[in-house]
Amino acid sequence: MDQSLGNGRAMTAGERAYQWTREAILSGRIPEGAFLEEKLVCDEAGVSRTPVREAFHRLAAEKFIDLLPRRGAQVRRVTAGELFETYEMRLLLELHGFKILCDKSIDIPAGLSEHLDRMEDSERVARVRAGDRDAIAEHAKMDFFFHYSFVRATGNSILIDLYASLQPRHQRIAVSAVSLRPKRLEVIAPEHRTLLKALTDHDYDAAERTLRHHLRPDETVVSHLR
Amino acid sequence: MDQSLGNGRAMTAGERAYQWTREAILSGRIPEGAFLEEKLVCDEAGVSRTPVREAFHRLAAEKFIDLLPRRGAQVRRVTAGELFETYEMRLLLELHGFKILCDKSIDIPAGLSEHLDRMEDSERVARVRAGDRDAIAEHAKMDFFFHYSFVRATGNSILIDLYASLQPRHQRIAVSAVSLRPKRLEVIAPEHRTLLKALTDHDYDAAERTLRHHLRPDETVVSHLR
DNA sequence: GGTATACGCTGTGTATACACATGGACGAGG
DNA sequence: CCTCGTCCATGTGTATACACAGCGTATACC
Repeated sequence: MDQSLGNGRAMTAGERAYQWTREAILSGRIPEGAFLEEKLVCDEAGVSRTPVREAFHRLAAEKFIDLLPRRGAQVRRVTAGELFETYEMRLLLELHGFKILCDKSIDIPAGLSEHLDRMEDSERVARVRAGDRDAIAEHAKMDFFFHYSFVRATGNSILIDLYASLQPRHQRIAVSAVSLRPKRLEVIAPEHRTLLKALTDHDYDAAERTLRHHLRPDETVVSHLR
Repeated sequence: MDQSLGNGRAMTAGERAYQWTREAILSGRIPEGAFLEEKLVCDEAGVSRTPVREAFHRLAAEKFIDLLPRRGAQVRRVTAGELFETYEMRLLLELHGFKILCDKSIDIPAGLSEHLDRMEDSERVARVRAGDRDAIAEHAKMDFFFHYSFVRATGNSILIDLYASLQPRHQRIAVSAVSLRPKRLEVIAPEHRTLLKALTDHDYDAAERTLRHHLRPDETVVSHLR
């Protein structure tokens, strides 16, 4: 998911501004509700205001930020209502993807087991449990990547786009969930393994059962967002 | 400076550029595959290049156009593959919406019957059958509005956003379908009526049956896009 | 006559200057 | 002491100038 930033030559200034801002939001360096000032991004990304403004409009279309006329760009918050809606849509889209994978007996992309290994790496887990902001954000990104991998394997480009558009919201929810209840980590890991096994075996019913249990809003997180 | 559109609301230059371009694409005035030149939009919308470029980035994020580096903005085409995917996703999202409406016994918004009356207005239908480009585009927009109305009634804002993002693709498919097979009009109208009745009665099974029949790719359109 | 190279035109990529709305600070009046 | 109005700083909205890449065309050389 992380693009190589070393390829700065081929990247336009607008793209750099977009990547920097997106990353700053996903990583939580810029908190929810904060106003993103153009000049800050200009300085940090080393470009002028024009490409930054283009990036902002793109990010607004992707629901990372809200563009308030004459006020600026505000990083979106996730409300309790959106939390339920996000889980509902993830469930709908992922289960549809699972159905395609199982019905067509599509092979699961290689390397997902190793991806889970990395997610469960003891040093990484320790940092997450200690409340390390970057580690938590990274964990949330890896979580999304895992689920997104199944969706991508379906080959349905629109399904893939729709699922990808849920990432901004997923990120904040996952960060909140892991921050507030680090014990969730112990539950997430084996569920991911079960899911991977079920889909590798093209066992839709098992995958559905696991996912319905996996994508269940945590009451602690819900009440925190209210 | 602050020019207002018909509704009297103040609109920024960027918004005007966005609206003009979006409308030009949806109406088919700018055909698929054509390159959108910034200067054209500048002149037509009466703004400078800066807001036009912002509008282009937004439209690209919404899949109306592709931004090719150093080449410009190209109006997206719909491939045969995307046609199937679009129907598949519309079916998935709409049926989910129907389930919500029926399970929660949500009232269908008023005025949809009158909306269908306008769609079936004999003068309008005659223009569509005669191949009038504007009338065909308008018909496609009204068709989308009808389906979108049910989705909006669910109140799930993410579902609503996801469905809305399908409009650019739906528009092109619907325009192709009606252009190539105007006889479809006679089938569409009663199916819409049946759908409206089923949902008004909160009869999910009837609604699902109708929609599965309604959202069936037309072989003529498919082969035309290949 | 065909091909390759150079030149110029068109249009995008970026920076920057200026216009102006918004929000807060500060002071005057009640 | 509170309230309201004015002023100013900050930051967005827009226009425009300039840089430069891509493509077509024309010309020169083979």
